[in-house]
Amino acid sequence: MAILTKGPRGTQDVLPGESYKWQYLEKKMMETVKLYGFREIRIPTFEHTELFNRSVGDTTDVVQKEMYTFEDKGGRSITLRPEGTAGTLRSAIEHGLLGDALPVKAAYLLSAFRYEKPQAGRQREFHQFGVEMLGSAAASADAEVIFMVCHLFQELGIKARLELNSIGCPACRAKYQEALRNYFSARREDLCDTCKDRLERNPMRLLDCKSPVCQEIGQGAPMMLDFLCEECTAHFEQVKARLNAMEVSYTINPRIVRGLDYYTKTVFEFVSDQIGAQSTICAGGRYDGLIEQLGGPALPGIGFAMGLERILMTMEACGAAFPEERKCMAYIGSMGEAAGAKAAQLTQQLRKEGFWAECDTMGRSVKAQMKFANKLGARFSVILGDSELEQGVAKLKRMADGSVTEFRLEASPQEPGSLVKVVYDSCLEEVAGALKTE
RNA sequence: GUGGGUAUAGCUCAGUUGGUUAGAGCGCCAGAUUGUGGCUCUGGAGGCCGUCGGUUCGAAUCCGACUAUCCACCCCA
Repeated sequence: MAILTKGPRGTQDVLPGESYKWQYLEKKMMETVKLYGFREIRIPTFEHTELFNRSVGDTTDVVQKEMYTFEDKGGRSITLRPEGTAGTLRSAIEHGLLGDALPVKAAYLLSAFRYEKPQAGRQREFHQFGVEMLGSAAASADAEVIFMVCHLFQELGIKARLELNSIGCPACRAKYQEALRNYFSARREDLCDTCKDRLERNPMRLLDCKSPVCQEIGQGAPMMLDFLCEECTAHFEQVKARLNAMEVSYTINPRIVRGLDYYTKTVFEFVSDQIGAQSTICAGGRYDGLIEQLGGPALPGIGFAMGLERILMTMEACGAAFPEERKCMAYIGSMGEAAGAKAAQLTQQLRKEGFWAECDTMGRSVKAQMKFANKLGARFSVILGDSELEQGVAKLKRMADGSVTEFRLEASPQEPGSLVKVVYDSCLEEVAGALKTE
């Protein structure tokens, strides 16, 4: 029973009373990145499982235990996307976008799926906004992408701190991982169980461990930044210099280790301290080997993703303003069948002009219709009855002050004295009134 | 996957040491002279007290399991 009336665990409904916030957010995001040349890409909800194994990484938690994977009726292994980068790159490669002038800039707004235990800021179906900038290896690309996030957050009224790190290229990272293994092996027995395991597979994750013992041991661990090769060091310095030049404030956090395998060099997180434990609201970085690894040309790339649910939570916590929803323009009430038909016709005239108009579809009394009009926040109302039909004239009432203006029922919308014209004039009056007191 | 909290009306919550027909506020519906909203007043609808089992003469109340939900770990956006 309850299975019919309750959504699956970790899913969320956005109800009619809330959706305007999402619409505002999504619009703002796409509009802002458009100023930087990013255009929307739309990709499938599911992909071949292998795509995520190869890009996100076989050893990651996301691939190992969080993916919604199933076999379709054709025997293919299919996975609901756990993130947006893999599908976006696959699409860019498949359709030869990388043969065009570089860089390729794509932005997406999508839902993603991860089988995790839900908590604040974490659900099984969640929504991401992200961008991918493909083809540039220059530090200026890193800086542009990061700056764009700052720009967007400013637009949205969000405060978050930026944390930055470099995890090097495969060459210098290998040396670093070796050094880490040596360091932690000395105290192997004191590490927590998961970290003992990590020691072999992905020693960098030990730095991320929250267990007090591991953290304490990690205090003296070698730092990636000390192992960066010449090229990676230079790149990181340039990124920082660019950010400084653009007056972006950030802190270097040598402990940022992304959980997805494809990252190289620059990695960053935007963190909010107002929304609980799941505090990363935007994360991204460079992935220079990934396109080639997926069968494309040897081109570098950089991108980020942000969780819409977390962004919304942060906005609410920051007291960010959402534009008010547009209210109903006019309610055309009626009593009796003939008047009801006329009301529907007038309502339709207003709608064709682009106004939200309503008439009775519930068979309510006039009083109840007025109450409903009030609830809708209708700016104007009309009541049609037999006498209005006989005289061919009705009154448009401005709900705010009760003032009325007559209009002719049979006038065509373009004619002076028609409902449409009278509504237009009344709006103009209001605007003029609001302006002249200044 | 691990831990802790919670589960009563559409929403937010009361509910005395177990004791008859389970309450409030908001919301919804209908009235307060005949065809006009907001404020006020009156009335009404709406609950298998998360599910199953146990203790008891008697359970919303005590116990257990399950489920859901929230928070945290983990992981990540």
